[in-house]
Amino acid sequence: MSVSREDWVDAAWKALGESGVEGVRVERLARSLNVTKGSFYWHFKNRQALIDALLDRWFGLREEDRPDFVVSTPDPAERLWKVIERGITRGTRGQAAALRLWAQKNRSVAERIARADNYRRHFFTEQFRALGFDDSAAELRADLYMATITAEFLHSGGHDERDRLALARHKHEGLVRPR
Amino acid sequence: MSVSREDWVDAAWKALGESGVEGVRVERLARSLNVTKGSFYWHFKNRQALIDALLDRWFGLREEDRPDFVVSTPDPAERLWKVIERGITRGTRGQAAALRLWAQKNRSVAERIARADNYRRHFFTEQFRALGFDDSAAELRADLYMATITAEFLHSGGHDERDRLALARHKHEGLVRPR
DNA sequence: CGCTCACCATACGGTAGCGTATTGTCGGCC
DNA sequence: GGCCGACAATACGCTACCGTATGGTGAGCG
Repeated sequence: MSVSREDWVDAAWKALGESGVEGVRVERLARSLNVTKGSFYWHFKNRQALIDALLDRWFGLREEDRPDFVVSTPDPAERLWKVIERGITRGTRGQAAALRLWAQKNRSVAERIARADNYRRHFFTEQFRALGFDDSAAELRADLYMATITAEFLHSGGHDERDRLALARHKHEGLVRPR
Repeated sequence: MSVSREDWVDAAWKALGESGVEGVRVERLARSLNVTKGSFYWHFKNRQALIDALLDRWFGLREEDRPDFVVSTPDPAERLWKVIERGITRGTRGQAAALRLWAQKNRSVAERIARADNYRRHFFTEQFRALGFDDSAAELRADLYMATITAEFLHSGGHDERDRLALARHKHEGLVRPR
């Protein structure tokens, strides 16, 4: 019945996706974990430390940051697809929305997101260039791909995962195919 | 020094964009309005009534719902652009993120968003068809336009309004131009 | 002048949450 | 067996917040 630090972060992650940062409350989490907050303050200095752990988890999720990504996935189009696919199957829509909202208040969160987004846009541009598009076309398509991914990660409901993958695949094909 | 019901909704709207639904607290708003909550409970039954008013405000903002929109803006491409432009200049990014997050917990909010999104997608498809694209191409472009708009409305920072308009215009041109 | 009504302040009881301090439990180890 | 270290429970003071109840104020009007 012992609760680990990771268990706390997991629970907080879930709460983040449901109610945002304002919704991660240590006593609520304690109840959901069937312990008291005595446990929490053993594992964490305070609530802020948990919040920080959530940020770290979020930014550790990016496919394109992994050093072996380009090697293990040699086809540029496939690399693009993998980023979008992982975003869909991972089920982090609530967390994505929470992050965007959070960034509204918190300068440093906004900057981290902006940096990561810029990097991603740059990465996408590279892939489209590798697919044979010239600079200008590659940038436009990278922008559209960015938009697709951002919107997809935030889509609020209606379809199940299979449908969403099919729809995303459709857009992917539309953008990857040369004109 | 009298505070109207609209003043309360305005303040709540701002709070929504900064901290989400969980962040609209009547006593906080009261302090920011330099009154006490005595005023609030005069204008509203309870906190939920304020929350409901926020939802109504959000869904009242859509360009394409206005009955005279098609008449007053005869060019389909211009109609598309107006939707995106209004979204940028209106400065509702925080609220958009808050809504998406909110939908994560609240079924009826999710459904309202889904309905509005579906309608918008349909509207976009119509415009692209009017621009001469066949059904399949119109749908793909409408999807990409949707993604652009969703992502743009949620973009977390970095650029100022002028830059964002220019970037959006660029994507707009890329999607509206026939291949 | 006094009444009404719109609007706001004040005070209250109740819940939820943060963080701290203190004590309890239980497995492993000498 | 006795101790220690990891982890958890309990209790406490403090703040923020919800909703209610009740009293105050000032403008307009007869």
